[in-house]
Amino acid sequence: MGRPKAFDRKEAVRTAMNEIWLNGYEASSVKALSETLGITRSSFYNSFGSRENLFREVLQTYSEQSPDRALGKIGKGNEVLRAVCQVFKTVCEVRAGDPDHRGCLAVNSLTELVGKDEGLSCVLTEAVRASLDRFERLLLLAEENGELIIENRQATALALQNLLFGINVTSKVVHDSESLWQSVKLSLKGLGIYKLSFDL
Amino acid sequence: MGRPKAFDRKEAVRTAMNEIWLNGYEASSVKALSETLGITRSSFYNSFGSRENLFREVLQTYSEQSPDRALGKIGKGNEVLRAVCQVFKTVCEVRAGDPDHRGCLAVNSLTELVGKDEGLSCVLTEAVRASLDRFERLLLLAEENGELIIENRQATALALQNLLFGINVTSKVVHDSESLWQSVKLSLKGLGIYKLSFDL
DNA sequence: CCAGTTTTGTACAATGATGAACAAAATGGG
DNA sequence: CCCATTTTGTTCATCATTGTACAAAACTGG
Repeated sequence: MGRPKAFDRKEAVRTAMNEIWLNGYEASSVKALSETLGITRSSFYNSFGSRENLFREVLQTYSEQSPDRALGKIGKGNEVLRAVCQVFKTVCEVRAGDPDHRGCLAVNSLTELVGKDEGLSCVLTEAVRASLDRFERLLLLAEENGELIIENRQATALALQNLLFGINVTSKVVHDSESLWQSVKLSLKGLGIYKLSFDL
Repeated sequence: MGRPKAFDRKEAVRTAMNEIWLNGYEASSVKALSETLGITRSSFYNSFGSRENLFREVLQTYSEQSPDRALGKIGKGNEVLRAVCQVFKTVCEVRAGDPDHRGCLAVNSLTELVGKDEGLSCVLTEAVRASLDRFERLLLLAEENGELIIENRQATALALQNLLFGINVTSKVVHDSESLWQSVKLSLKGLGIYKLSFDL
């Protein structure tokens, strides 16, 4: 009942995601976003309530398609470490392969917004915590599998997070996938995560 | 001769740096910067020519006071690896100790501007290249000193750059200096840079 | 103390942005 | 076929921002 929307909401969120990914959050005004979406500001406010609200949806959508989402799908049955390394390699490839060198939307948003926007800082911080927890969980899983022994699991998880952030920044400037991966492989090797037998 | 400026240029650049560091480049309008500096936009344009121009000066000033500037001062006489590790530790401390959690101005600018602003992308990219070269030089120096043996110097330099970027992003969310340093120490150890004898 | 030089203050016109308010349009259930 | 509901289009007043242009002010060397 009522008049139906003249646009597809999910697609709109994806479009908005790309706009914000490319230009940044603050640079993406309601006016600009509305124009890109081909709707009026009126419809924008009606559909999304506010720009911040839309951005929360965008982050959700992003997390479902980011190259590190695969970390969440590694289960007990797998060779955990190999799978983790494969994800890191994929991140290198995806970031280097992006013709616009946009890096990671989450990292970009983190550096842009944390400390400036009250509400969004919160969401982004929580996302990082979740990622850290995920790394810790994976390390624990690998330990249980007898794949490695670790002295300080929390510190190792943080080191992996540093590495992931690092690639995502570096890839804005270093566009060669192989160089990126070689350096990441060294770091993973050093942490005991990458094994020569993986041959990635 | 002529009317003297009513403000100190160097101090103005430092003030602008802090404003941009806190709020980001695009969010720091000429109007806002002028107001912070306590001068009119007229004086702003007269003194700095353009916002972009000022930003270049800001980056210069920043590079002279950033915690990793110390990497440039490590010479032949030193224990290179120990000095490098000390710099990383200092970065952890400085970033975690910043009450505003601003992270690194260069990293923030990198994620904000690379790919968006033609001219500034260039400056920032060059700065990263310079940092990479510096890491490579330091590794070579350490090798010559017999402090370590490396299979792939370029990849190791890139790994160090990843790590440095990583800390600067992570520190926006993780504010505990000790946690940061523990994770960084692990990474440095893995790369063969940190030795237990350093006891940092 | 004057003339020349440089900085400052004010004004301008154009554009972008905001969020709300209200009218118009489009649909489906009754 | 009409009414209730929801989306969409238009308008509003206000404020930010830009770069330039020109006049006023301040200083200094001669």
